[in-house]
Amino acid sequence: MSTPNDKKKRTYHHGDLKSALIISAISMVEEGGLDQLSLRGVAKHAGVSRAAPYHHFSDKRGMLAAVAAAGFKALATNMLEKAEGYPDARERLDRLGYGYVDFSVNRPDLFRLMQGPEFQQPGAYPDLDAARSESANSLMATIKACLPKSSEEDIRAAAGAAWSIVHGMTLLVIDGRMATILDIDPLESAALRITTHLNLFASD
Amino acid sequence: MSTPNDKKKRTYHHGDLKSALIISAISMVEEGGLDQLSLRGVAKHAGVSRAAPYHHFSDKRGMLAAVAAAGFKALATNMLEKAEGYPDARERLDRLGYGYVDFSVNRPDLFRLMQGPEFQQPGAYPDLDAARSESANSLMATIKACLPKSSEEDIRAAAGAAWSIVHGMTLLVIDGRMATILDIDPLESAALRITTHLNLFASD
DNA sequence: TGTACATCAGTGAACGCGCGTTCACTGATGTAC
DNA sequence: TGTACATCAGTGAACGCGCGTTCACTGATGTAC
Repeated sequence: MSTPNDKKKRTYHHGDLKSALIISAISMVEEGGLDQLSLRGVAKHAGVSRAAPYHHFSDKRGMLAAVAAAGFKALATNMLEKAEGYPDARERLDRLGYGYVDFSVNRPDLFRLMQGPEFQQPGAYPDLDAARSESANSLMATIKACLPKSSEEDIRAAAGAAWSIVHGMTLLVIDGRMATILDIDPLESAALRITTHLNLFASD
Repeated sequence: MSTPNDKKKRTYHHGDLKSALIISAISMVEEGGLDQLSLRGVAKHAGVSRAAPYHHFSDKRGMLAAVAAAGFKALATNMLEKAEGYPDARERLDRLGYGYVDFSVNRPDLFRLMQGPEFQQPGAYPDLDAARSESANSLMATIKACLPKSSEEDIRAAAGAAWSIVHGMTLLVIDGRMATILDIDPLESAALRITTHLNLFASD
């Protein structure tokens, strides 16, 4: 019936081990959290020796950066999906925000990896920088559409506020603290309820 | 002049090693970041053997929880200081927010420790829970003062939004990402500029 | 089409490291009488 | 006030662990002629 080497259909050369490692890392971080994520573990999960990843990444950090980049691409995709079909700029902004929160609540440990302080300085990982910009660009463009007559400076301040409220809400939800003051089920209503309190127009 | 044991004025029994360890941990996390913080290192920094901390904390996590609690107390203090002398509720709210950001920007690694996911579930460390509530209570009371006629539910939503915008701003600043879209020097103006965009009144 | 050879992408064993934690111990302190 | 003794809060050596990383190696693949 089944022979022992049935499961070893893989050839000696994997073919696309790099992608496989990233996928393994994502599924592992989502299972065990960031602290449990080791290069050895990822290699094992991908069915490969401890040393194999070094043919594709310079070191552990390099692999994590690639994982973070994949995460940012998925985040941008989710935001655009949630915003699809909402032409009104302000409505679209709130939907993008919901997409941001929704992604992170569903993949909190991946999100935390993406926010890791070691990946914040741009320049070290160009792919990561590019992936990160995707979501930021959607946000910025939509803010601009909301404030067609505002100065560049006011637009930047509004973007900072919008980003802050969504980013903060996200972290408070995934840390379980938002739930202590607000019903977050369904998340969609809760997210939109929060962004309702964002006033894009500076008032003072 | 100086004898070698001049530096060893300490008696065999330390007197208040628990506090000394917390203080050491805080200064170490602020120097080297959370990843570099080890129980052994803290003990060494406090001039005590590796095993000594176990007479005061159940394990490493227990010590970190005590550090986080100390951090939350300092956070609440800083918020109240910054808000002192601002009787107007809304103004006071914005000042509390500035106090929150200011604390975290000055002690980013301590703040990150305080936000650690392993300390989010209440119950495990009562002292930590209590310390954490201090700042939350200031915020909540001030929000209530801003919205004397609103329903409990609206107040909660407004609090969620206020907390979100301040928390998000904080993390974006300490991760260096806010600076990419906004001038954050001086921090006070930047913080107040952001909270200007918080609309406490639900609008729709 | 066949062969020699360079290169690529794996393997598996080993290295050294820092860490949390335990354990038997010992010096210092507090207390009962 | 003095003494015996329990308890407290240190010490230092050791344990085991998982980790990132390196290294010489080898099987598979691609290419020049």
